[in-house]
Amino acid sequence: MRVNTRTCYALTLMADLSRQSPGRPAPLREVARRQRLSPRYLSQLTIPLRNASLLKSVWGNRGGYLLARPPARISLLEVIEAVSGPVGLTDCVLDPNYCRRSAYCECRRVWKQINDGIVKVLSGYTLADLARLGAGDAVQGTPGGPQEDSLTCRPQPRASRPSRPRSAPRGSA
Amino acid sequence: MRVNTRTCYALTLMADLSRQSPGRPAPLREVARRQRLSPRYLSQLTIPLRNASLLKSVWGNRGGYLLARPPARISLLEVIEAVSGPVGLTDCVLDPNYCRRSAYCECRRVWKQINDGIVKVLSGYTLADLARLGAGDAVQGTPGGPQEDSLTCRPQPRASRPSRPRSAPRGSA
DNA sequence: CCAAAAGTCTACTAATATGATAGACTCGAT
DNA sequence: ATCGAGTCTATCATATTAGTAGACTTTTGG
Repeated sequence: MRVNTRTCYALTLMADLSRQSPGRPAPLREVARRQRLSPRYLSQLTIPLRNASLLKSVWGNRGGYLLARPPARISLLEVIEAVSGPVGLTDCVLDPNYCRRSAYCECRRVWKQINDGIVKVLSGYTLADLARLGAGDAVQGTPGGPQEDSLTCRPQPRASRPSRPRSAPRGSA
Repeated sequence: MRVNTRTCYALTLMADLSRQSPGRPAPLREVARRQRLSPRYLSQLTIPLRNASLLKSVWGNRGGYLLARPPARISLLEVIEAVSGPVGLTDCVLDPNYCRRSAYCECRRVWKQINDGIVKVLSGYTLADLARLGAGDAVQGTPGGPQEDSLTCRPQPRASRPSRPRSAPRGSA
C-alpha cells in the first residue's frame, strides 16, 4: 500500500462530511476551507467516491455532497479502495504475474500476511470512528492571521526524508 | 512503508546466505546467479547491511559474504531498516512535523496503529523463517534454455498497474 | 611483483509516480 | 438567464525508483 495524499484527503473529506448535518449537502468549498485543503484537488477525489456509491452529489445552487450511507456503515477500506484501488502492500501481492520472481520469492508470503492484516484493520474501522477522532472543525486558529501560502500537505516545497540512508564513515566498521 | 526492490532484494540476499554453509563466505556473484538478480545492484545493498552489522564481508580472492549472526537471530525488521530506513507507512508517522496538518489529522492515528502492527510482524520474523519458506536454490529451470534478457524484478519494461482507477462511464451512475 | 577476483564507492539516467493547478464544461435552483 | 455548484480532462514540475556504469581498493595466489 502506498499511503499518499489522495488516500489521506479522501478520508479527511469523508470524515468531515460525517460530522455535518445528515440531511444537508455540504459544499466542497466549505469542506476544503475547514480542512485547509485545495478545493480543486479535493474535487478530483469526489468522482471515484461517487462512482463507488459512497458519496451523493447535489447539483446546482445550494448543492454539495452527502454521504451515501451513515458513517458507521462506511469502512475506511471502502474509501481507500475507491480512490486508490485495491490495497496492496506490493504489486506482487495483488498480481502474481507482476514480478517474474514470484514463483520462488520468499518475501511475497510475508507481504501477503502483512497485507491481510492491514485490510483487516481497515475494514474494521468506520468513518464514525474516524469522525470521533477528529477535532470537529479543523480550522479554529488563525483568526485573521496570515494565510498559509499553500493548501498542500507537505511542509515545504522540497521536503524529502532520505529514504536511502547514507552509509557510515569507512572507519566505523 | 514503501516496499520496493531494495527491500525485497535485501531480504532475498540475506535469506540466500542463510541457506549457505555457515563458515564459508558466499561470493555475491553466486548469490546473484541463484536468485537471478543483478550482481551490481545487489552489491549496493551490501554496504548498508554491513554497516548495520548484519553482514560480514571477506576480501580478496575466495572472498564473499557471511551473515554476522545466525539466521534465527536476525529479524526481517533489522534487514529492512538497514536498507530502507525506519519502517513508516507514511512520513507523518515517523515525523509529526512532516505534515502541516498533523495536529488535527484523523488519519495519522490510523496509520500509526497499522504501522505498529507491521513493525510487530516484521520484528517477529527471522531470516531462518524466511529461509525455510524459500525453495532452496532458486534457479533450477532453464537448463540451457534462452537466457532472460534482464535481471530485473519487473515483468516488462513498462508494466504499470493503474493506481488511479479511471472513473466509470458517465451513464453508469 | 603482478594479475585476477572480489568488494567499495560515487555518479548517472530513463521511466514512472505524485501532488497540484487550470480550463472548459454541465446542471439546476432561484 | 445567471450564478453557484459539481464534472471532466489535460497539463506540469518535481521526486522517486530501478538499474547501469566507471573507477577504485584490498587480498589471494602464483
